[in-house]
Amino acid sequence: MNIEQKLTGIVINAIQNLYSTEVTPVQVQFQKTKKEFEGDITLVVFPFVKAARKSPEQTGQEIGEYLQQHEPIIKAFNVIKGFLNLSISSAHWVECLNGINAQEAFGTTTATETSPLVMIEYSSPNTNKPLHLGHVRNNLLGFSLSEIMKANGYKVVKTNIVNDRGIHICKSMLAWQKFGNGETPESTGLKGDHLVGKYYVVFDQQYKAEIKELIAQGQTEDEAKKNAPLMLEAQDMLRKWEAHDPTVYQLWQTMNNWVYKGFDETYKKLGVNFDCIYYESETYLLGKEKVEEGLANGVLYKREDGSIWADLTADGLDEKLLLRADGTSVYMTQDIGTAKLRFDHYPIDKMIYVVGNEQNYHFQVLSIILDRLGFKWGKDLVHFSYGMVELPEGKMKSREGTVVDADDLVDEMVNTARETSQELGKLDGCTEEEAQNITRMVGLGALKYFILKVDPRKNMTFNPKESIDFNGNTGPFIQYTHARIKSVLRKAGEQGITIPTAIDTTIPLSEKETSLIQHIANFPAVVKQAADEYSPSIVANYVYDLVKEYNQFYHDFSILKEDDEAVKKMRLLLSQNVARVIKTCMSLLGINVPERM
RNA sequence: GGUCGGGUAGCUCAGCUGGAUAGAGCAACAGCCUUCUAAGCUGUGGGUCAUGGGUUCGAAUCCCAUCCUGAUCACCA
Repeated sequence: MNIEQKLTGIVINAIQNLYSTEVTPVQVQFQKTKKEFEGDITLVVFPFVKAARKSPEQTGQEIGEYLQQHEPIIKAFNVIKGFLNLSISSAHWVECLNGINAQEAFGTTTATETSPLVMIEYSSPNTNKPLHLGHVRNNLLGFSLSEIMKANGYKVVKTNIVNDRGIHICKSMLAWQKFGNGETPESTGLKGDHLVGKYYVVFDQQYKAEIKELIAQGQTEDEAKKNAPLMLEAQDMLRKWEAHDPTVYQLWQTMNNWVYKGFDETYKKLGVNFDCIYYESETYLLGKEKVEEGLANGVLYKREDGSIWADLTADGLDEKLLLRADGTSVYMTQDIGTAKLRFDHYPIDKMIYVVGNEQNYHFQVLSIILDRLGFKWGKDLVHFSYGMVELPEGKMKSREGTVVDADDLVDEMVNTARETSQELGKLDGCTEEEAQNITRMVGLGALKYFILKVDPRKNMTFNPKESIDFNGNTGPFIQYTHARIKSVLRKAGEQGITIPTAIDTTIPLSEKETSLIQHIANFPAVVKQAADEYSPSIVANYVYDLVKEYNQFYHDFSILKEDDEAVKKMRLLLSQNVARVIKTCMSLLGINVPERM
């Protein structure tokens, strides 16, 4: 039980005894005391003023007196306007620290046999181009969210649906076939996904040239787009693929395998992974069955032309096509098929789709349809919707090649980290292997933190040249603080100091120390909130505040040079636990922290 | 036009389940390394919290209207 819960009960009693009024825990609001005022924790008195029929100051005074009489850990209080500031005894905070230290996995819960299973879909790339900055946000959010759900005691299955078929895939295949001269990743030295992406751009260029030509010949733009020979060929190729034409199918397999190899490298570089991967080519036909089942149940209806629809007007939405008149499926049908396959494989209690906010409507519809088709988690499926990443020049467009490539970005980050580290002399005395480890951690840490600290819902701008900093509210700053603490702990070890598992409650604490303990004591609530609100940024902002506070403490107080042995050990124990919380927070964000940097 | 987001310092962002004088970082300027890692710490300047109204003891936060901005409203995925 934390201090706020403990005090809430006493406040309820106080109001009951003093003013004979029942209050609910919701009315009892605590906040951390502002630094300008004396105290650790503050009760907002206003909600009780009416019942007291007294001024806020007087009410606060009376409640304060009652609390002090009935709760020994309150050593003093003061009232300013309607705020009752309570000073809590050092002994309580020391006990609190001891309690935290005793917990093996402080702040996190481990899943058990009976824990609910949540499946999280993220990444969802197309196999016609390499991953870019937008995918990076997706991957980082998906991975972090998975870690956060795990920390809250869920069983988590990370999944990826690869969009490996369709007209857009055929475009890069066709362009390669016509203009590729047999190039391969081996012959060009290009990563497979980059090679394929190159031909996706080639297709677009050639296609545009054809359109221009046809318009010059007198066709309208719409006609030209439809009649361009390349487009007709691509459509023909898609038909052949669906008919399993051996040549096309083999080309498809070859090129997709190049891409997968490239993706694997990128995922590895980003430090994300999946427990199971689904391919659209395997699921896109499966939705049909479920749709027909829905038709038989009367949940869906058939039009005269034979197409099948869902009527969502009762939910305030439109009607939605699920099967074309010729029996072929659409995007929604595929998602139904994928859902069915997944549900066959796993006992899913909760499904989270990490997909950009441009698909809000799609998921609103999917949720209703899955629910009607009998998926028990359909209604409550979570579309973890995040905003776009924009460049200073505006939006990124794959076809036009104006994207920030994921591989380039990571490489650039790591290189910058290397340069900065060298300038600061941080790598002196490191082996090359250590140096690589550190710069990789720092470069990636900077990138990941930069992206994850922003509220996922918001669009964000990313300036490749200026966005990444290593000072201030950044990943490296947090990593640095961790490394600093570890350095102190190492030195303590070298001096033969053992850090106790618990310290004496009679040790006096400074304001900064109580504040730090209060801060880390709040960590479990942050972990829970991050899951409730699906927001890694909550963890990021929390750990930043903690680190900022620790650095002030580090600056103002000596640890190893402290004369009083007991105080020294208390500070070591405190530092050790701060480091632990930092490390856990960062791991929830998918960021590693170095022992030294 | 309908629906759903977003609008807070020059820039990037916190704060939004109503609480004290709206916070950080970057950028600018001024300090702090013979003392545990200066990727740090301290200070200065910088705000009509888009606008107008409402609810309230109290509004950046809740409600209404307006403006700006993004997404979406395909027999594309």
